[in-house]
Amino acid sequence: MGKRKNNKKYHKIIEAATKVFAKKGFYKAKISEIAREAEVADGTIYIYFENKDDILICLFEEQMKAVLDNMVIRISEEDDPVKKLEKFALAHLQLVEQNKNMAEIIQVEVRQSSKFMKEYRNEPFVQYLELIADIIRQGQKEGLFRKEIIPGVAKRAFFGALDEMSRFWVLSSRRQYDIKTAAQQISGYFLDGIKA
Amino acid sequence: MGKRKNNKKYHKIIEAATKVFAKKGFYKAKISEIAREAEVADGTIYIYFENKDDILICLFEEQMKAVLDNMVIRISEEDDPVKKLEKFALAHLQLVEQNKNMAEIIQVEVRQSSKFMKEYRNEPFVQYLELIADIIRQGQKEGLFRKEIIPGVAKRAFFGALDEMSRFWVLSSRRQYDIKTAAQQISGYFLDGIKA
Amino acid sequence: MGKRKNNKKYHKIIEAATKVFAKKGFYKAKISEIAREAEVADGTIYIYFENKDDILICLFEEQMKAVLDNMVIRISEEDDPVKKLEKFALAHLQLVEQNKNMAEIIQVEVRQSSKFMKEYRNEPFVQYLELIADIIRQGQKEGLFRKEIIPGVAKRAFFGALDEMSRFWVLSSRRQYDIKTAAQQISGYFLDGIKA
Amino acid sequence: MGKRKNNKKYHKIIEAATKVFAKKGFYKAKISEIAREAEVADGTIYIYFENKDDILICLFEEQMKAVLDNMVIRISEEDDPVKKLEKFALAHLQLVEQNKNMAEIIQVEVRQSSKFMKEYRNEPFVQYLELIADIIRQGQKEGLFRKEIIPGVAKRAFFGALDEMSRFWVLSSRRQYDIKTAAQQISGYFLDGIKA
DNA sequence: TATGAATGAGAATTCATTCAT
DNA sequence: CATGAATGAATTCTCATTCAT
Repeated sequence: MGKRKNNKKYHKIIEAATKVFAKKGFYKAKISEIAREAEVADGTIYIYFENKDDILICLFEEQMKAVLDNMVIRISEEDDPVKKLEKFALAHLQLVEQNKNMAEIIQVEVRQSSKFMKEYRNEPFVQYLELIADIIRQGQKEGLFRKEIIPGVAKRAFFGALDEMSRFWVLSSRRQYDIKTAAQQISGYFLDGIKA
Repeated sequence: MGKRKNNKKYHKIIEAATKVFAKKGFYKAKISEIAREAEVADGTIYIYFENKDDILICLFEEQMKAVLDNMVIRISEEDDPVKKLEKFALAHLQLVEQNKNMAEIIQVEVRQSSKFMKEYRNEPFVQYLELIADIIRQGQKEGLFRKEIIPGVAKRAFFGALDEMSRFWVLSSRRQYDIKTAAQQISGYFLDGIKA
Repeated sequence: MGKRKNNKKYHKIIEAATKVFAKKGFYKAKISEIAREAEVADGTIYIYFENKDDILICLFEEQMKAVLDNMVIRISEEDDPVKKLEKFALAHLQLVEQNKNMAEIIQVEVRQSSKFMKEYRNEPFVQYLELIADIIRQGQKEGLFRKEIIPGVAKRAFFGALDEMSRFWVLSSRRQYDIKTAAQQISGYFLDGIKA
Repeated sequence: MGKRKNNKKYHKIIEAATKVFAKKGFYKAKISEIAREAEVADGTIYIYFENKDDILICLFEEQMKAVLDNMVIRISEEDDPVKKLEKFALAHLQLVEQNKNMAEIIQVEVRQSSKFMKEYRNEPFVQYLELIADIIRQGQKEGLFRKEIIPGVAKRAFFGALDEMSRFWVLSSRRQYDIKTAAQQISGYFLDGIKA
């Protein structure tokens, strides 16, 4: 199974599934449609994935890992926690913008999926959130953010704010506000709210 | 169809569906399980609802309206927009706490829903969000909040922050922070962030 | 599930399955063919049976119980263990003759099935064999059969002899010897062989 | 195709198939599992065998021929038909003991086989049975066995008795009686039963 | 109204077999 | 000869919905 991840077809299927899940939703998506989209036979999918659920799980792991790595690089370009959070907000919304399909799946299907795969911990997502908590802790250490801010609450508040914004974009398919404006607004009042 | 809404069985089914959708998710929920939970026959459900989708739609309308009315009353008890937002945060998290099933459905299924019922506007939810925007506009009028805050962005940021917090509660089933603490934190830095 | 066994459709399906399993064998038998034969929808089968395996199991239980009851009555008509065994042989071959489908399934599928349902004890079959052992024990008590005969071995030898004979009939579909002749031959030398 | 039978891989596959068919049954056995067991690629099997059915047929031919040859030698060591039958019983049960896998396949799959390969005559098995008939005929000629015994019935009765005994061993995996005891019992009362 | 047995279209999954390498 | 990835036909089983009672 290990070497399969380097396989060209594996990625073709992941890509196809991303497209189809985004368009139809996980349940309405048919294996045969993913197969057609990926230009493979139905049975080929079962060489690379255990079952339909497994496609969704792998798709997350794969894509969230990429998103995570990307974000780690982006925020490491800044030293100042304030700048880091501003960058995070902008980068997050840009990622959503650039990869609507994936964003839509995360928005809709990650939540749904937690229902049918209770056991799935969604580790990359947890790590993604933890990036925010780390920045906040750094800021508190440097005396930039108030000590009484609970990073575990604040990380969710910040992510939730960005996420709700992008959900709006993803689902409404029209963008009323410019990305930079939205990012500045959100990180803006979040920062004002936690600054010392 | 009109008089059906006053029927006892109608509400029994709504209640049963709320429980079952929350536990299994919309797709995994079986009509027969809802029927069993509601103590009616499978066929009876089709007297009160058009189909499975319709149950979910009615459930939203019904329950969100109640949530909405409740919230309108709660925030009308305050005059100060700042107080109103603090109240909103607390009330929202308390509602989630008191009605985990409904909260879980909103968390998961409202998002899903836009997929399988493209036409459904989810009006009550939109109105719920608009409550926040109204408070912000009032605050701006009164000179309490900064003029450059975009209510359409801020309402989502605020709701998203609360929502992400409650998703954590709903899905993790353990509460690490006290409700009041979480509400204060979230409304706290949001308010600091938008204050003039 | 209990009341289902009294249902008309339940028996229609059992009957249809008996016919189809006998004709095609368990694995080659299609649920849809059983459904067609029983004049019900495919789905209806799953109201009365858990799955394909369950049909086979129920079919055994149902039919073997009938065979068992029938045989108990037949041999209770005789007192003499010798006569009982003669009757058993004749009755067994007659039953096979009268119910070729069922006999074929027992011949072929009971064995096969023990593979995919290792856990299945096939209780009625065990009881059927035990009828023979009981007669032998009775004969030994009465001094008619030799003491050194092991009932656990002899019951299998006797049943095996009859069974191999009927397998031949069932599978070859032509009967070279008259039933009574065959029964007499088999019980004949078996009896001579165990007599004191 | 002729030279293939001398090939090392051909026999490796036969052996592997014997093991897998015995464990899983013909239908549940997967070509890929046989291939893995034989340490060859799936496709290699199709160089040596036409298809899955062909593996089973060849396996019979191959193994039954060995069993048959073995048995012919064993019983030719005796002149007396009585001794021959005693030897047959003992040798049969010993063969079963020594080659449980093959015995299990004969038990289960030979019966099955007539279903999925109607055309297949199972010649070696027929010959194996005929060995018994030949001994009986010889005994009748020598005046040792009663004239009215029908060899065609008796051969089945004798084989059936042994077979049912070994089925018990094969499937129950525990041996309650010593082989010699069982063989003596069965040939014992069979012989007493047919003796003049 | 209420019932719940029956329906049957629809989907996921399996696996013998092929064939390009 | 040998390989094993790819195929896709075939089959079981599910479940929303209907309708005779």
